[in-house]
Amino acid sequence: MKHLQTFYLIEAVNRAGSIRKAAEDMHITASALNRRIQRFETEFGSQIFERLPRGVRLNPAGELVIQHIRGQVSDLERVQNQVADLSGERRGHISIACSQALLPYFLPTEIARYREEHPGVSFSVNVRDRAQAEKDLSTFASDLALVFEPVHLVDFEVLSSIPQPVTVLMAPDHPLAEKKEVRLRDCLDYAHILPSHHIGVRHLIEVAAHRLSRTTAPVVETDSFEFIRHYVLHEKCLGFQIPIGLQVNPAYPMVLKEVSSKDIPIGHLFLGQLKGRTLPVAPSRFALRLAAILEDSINNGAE
Amino acid sequence: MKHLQTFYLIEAVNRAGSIRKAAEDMHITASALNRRIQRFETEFGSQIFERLPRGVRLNPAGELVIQHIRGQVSDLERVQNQVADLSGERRGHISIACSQALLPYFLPTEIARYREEHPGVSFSVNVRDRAQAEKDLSTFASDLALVFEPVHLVDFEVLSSIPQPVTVLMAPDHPLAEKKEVRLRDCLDYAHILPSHHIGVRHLIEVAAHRLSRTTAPVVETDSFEFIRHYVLHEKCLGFQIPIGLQVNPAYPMVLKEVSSKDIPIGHLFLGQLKGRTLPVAPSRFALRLAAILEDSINNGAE
DNA sequence: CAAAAGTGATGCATTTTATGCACCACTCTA
DNA sequence: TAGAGTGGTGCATAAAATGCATCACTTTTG
Repeated sequence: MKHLQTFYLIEAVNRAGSIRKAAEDMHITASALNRRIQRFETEFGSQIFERLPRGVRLNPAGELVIQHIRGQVSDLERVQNQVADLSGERRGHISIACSQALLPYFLPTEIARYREEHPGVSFSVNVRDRAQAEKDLSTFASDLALVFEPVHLVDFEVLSSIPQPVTVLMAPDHPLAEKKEVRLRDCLDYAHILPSHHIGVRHLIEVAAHRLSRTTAPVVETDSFEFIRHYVLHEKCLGFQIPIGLQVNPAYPMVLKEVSSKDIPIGHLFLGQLKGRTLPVAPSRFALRLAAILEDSINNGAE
Repeated sequence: MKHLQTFYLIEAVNRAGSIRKAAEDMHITASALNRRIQRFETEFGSQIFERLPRGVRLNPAGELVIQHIRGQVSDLERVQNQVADLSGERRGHISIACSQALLPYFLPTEIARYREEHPGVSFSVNVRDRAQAEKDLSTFASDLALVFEPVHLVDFEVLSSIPQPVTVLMAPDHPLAEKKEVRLRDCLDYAHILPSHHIGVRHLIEVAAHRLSRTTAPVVETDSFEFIRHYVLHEKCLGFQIPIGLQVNPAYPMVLKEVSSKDIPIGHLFLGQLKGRTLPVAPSRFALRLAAILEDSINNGAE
């Protein structure tokens, strides 16, 4: 949209860190860009960039302005989608920041199913940890976030949540595979592979281990859930994940067991959006649908 | 702000109902205005006005757009106030839609007190019934609303509420003035003056009277609380209001008594804003303060 | 210490964009 | 049927944005 041009330019300057670089990016001359910034600042009534020897940087006022810009752009898109929605076919784009656990089964299934009904809707799926996910929401880079146990953050508005007990996975011939109830202390006695520290499951395990006065000693530490799922089939060791990312594939038999909730409190997976934001039509409908599906999965025990 | 010019023009066209009239209002030619509208519609991807023989009118898409416009304008003002707030003195404007009951004592007192601390903040105070108040909020004509017992409306977000029992007022020599507990049936036996039907207090009284299989028979019906307050001093009759608008003035002695809550359920006064809206700094702070004052008044039993 | 390579700012000619005027086609109203 | 509305459009003109060349300044580099 044309009238937002100045705003796009301000964003470009912010990204580039210098007026000249931004001018190049946006295919105009530095002089024109410089003057637009100055004109805006005059009109707005306050500087929004501080001029440094090596370029420019947003000042606090500028931070507020850029936040406003992002909201404005996103809201205009929302209106456009809503208008498109008036005239029949649903169109739009849905951007999701999510935990790895959703990648193998849950999101592919649900997105495909949604797109069958609404082929005009496209998706972005980005893997983010809980802090990054919140940042994505607040910069309007994502419409929805689907993350495990966020330390409840200020700008995150929970739309739905489902319990996800930490689950241990192992090869069928692992000694623990026969046990009825799996306790954390047993797990720690065996070789185990753990996700990196910034991942929610790891955090829960560490806290629980500490309470038992035990320490973890992972044979492998990785930030890839996919790696964990495959590794337990090679070396006789235990992996930890949440159920929504797990499904037994007959070709690669694997045993899944929830770790007793006496040891590790049941974690939750959260579907959320930026607090206070009015989502465009498509993301809003998709979110409602996801919430319904998640809540069903609690009752039906399936996922 | 310059980049919003097209939006202001769209609003003007909507107000005027015709491009030519709006052009006159905005001091440009109809041709220029017409082209701006067309350009916007092209860029936006959809018509926003339907062309009628006698002018133009917003279509559904246009309604959405104008809602967006109002939000954007208001949000930009919010940002500007926030920036002004960064540099020290609080400035800004607070627009309040309120019930009549707040006019004589509560709002004058609180606004004056607030302005003592923040002389840069100006106010608009508009008398509105609960439906009008909600409309004011949703068109961004008011930042805050302070109304009695709204039928809970969709766009109204309650920030605070306090109980306000329906109170009967009378001259000191009225027979009921000596009674310990005032019942509704007693009130209806005497001459009484009532607010108009669209006023919350009247609604509560009517419902309660109907439950007693009684009917009201006001000697005077008025939409002015001020009139009621003065009238009971002239003719021996009963008036009904809520406590926040009442205060005994020694010069005009008057007796106030709550109607038994066995007869009329205790109503509530609500402080609210448009749901989902981020208020500018000044209204937001003032709202917090009002909420605190209202809640104090519950505990201290004052006003 | 000086040269080089950055940076943002500015005056001036040029291009692009928006506006105003005159007029058309059309629809209701008197 | 004439008149007074309406929105839409071609064309000349006015206004605004842009590009170019250049300045003043700071940091980096040799």
